[in-house]
Amino acid sequence: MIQKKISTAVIKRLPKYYRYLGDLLENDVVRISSKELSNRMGVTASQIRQDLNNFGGFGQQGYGYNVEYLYNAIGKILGLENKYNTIIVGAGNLGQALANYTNFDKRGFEVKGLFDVNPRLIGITVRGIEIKDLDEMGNFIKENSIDLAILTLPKQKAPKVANDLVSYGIKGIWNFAPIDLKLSNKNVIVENVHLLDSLMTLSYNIKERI
Amino acid sequence: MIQKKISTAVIKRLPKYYRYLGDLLENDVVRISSKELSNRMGVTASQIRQDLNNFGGFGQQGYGYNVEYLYNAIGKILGLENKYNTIIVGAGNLGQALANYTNFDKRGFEVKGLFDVNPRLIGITVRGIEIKDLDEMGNFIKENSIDLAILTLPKQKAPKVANDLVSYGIKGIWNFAPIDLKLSNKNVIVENVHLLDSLMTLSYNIKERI
DNA sequence: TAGATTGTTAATCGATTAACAATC
DNA sequence: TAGATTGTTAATCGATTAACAATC
Repeated sequence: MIQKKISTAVIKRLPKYYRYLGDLLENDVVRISSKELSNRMGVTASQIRQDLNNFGGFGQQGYGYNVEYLYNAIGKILGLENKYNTIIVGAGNLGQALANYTNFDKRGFEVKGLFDVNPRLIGITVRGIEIKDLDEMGNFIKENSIDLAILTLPKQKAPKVANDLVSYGIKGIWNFAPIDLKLSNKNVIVENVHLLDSLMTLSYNIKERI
Repeated sequence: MIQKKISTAVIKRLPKYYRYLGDLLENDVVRISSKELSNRMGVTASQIRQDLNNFGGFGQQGYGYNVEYLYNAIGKILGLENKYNTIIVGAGNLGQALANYTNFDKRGFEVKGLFDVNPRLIGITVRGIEIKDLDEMGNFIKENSIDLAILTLPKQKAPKVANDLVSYGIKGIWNFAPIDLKLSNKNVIVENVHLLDSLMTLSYNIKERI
């Protein structure tokens, strides 16, 4: 199948559609037009139709979109029908918080392991998962066919661990360390969550009002 | 002062410049050209110069940019010389993790209070701050001139609490609840961190490889 | 001075919006 | 059938990149 290249702008909007459609579904809304959805989401109807038509025609003239059908279709596009075996590397506050976040499980991201170097943390159990020594990570990844790693480490440690993860055959890294990881293998996908960047954007916008 | 409207694309890149310049500063790099910075950051030199010139001429022909000067200038643009009195609403795992995150303090975001409705959490101390009942939030905000609220609540509770925060005179909300807040007051700035959206983007990009 | 590199204008590229024929 | 709304092409808008004169 020849897949037309989808721009990242479009891809980044997909989870938002998915979220709104999920809410509609919870409220038993059966169908919705791009116009009505555009009102709720605060975007143009034109953009919604353009975005969706990158992936196929999900609607029907004169009717609109079936909410459940579109919700499932976008879920599939986002790869949410897959199960992702996940580990969390760095079991500090943030790592533990993410381990406890049940919303990830619901979408198929199952936390199988937690790793840290801190002897005080090793052996502690978070949500039924024992924190293990980082030394054991390589074997664990191979034995449990881990796909995904969540990196919640200090930035000094992140690059080395990231490259280790690559060599152990991980497919993707969800990175919370405040650094842009440069990986040796371009096939490994990195998604960065720069929390401080987001906070600074907020700071920029309110700075005149303080 | 008539301020030319700065696009959000530019604003969102500022923290990244700030981050890279901070790293250079740590490594005692005194000056840098847009070309060299573009290599490190993986963006075009042209974009760097365009972005910076939205705020003034920080460089010098034939020399480049003084790292420390530019770092401080961007910090100022981002409003990081301000102190922001901050509360965290929702003292679950994520709320507590953020309360413990010292990087925020370093940038002037000082956590003054923690609030929750869960009686099991109320009274517990996190990093020297006692978790208080949500009922006390209104008075606390006024008495401690709180500027900013971090929202780490379930999505069902977020809209009401957000509107309460607005009525108590908060200036900005850093929202971690998976919902787009619609506020009654347009002067209150909301910055959303949709963690699940970010994870789904990652999922999209690795889905073919699983 | 000569070389380097900025600030800034102009050109290009891509993303968003508008419009409308097709069709349910 | 008539009205509604899609899918899609065309027009517009804005952001990025290229180019280069100015100047350190």
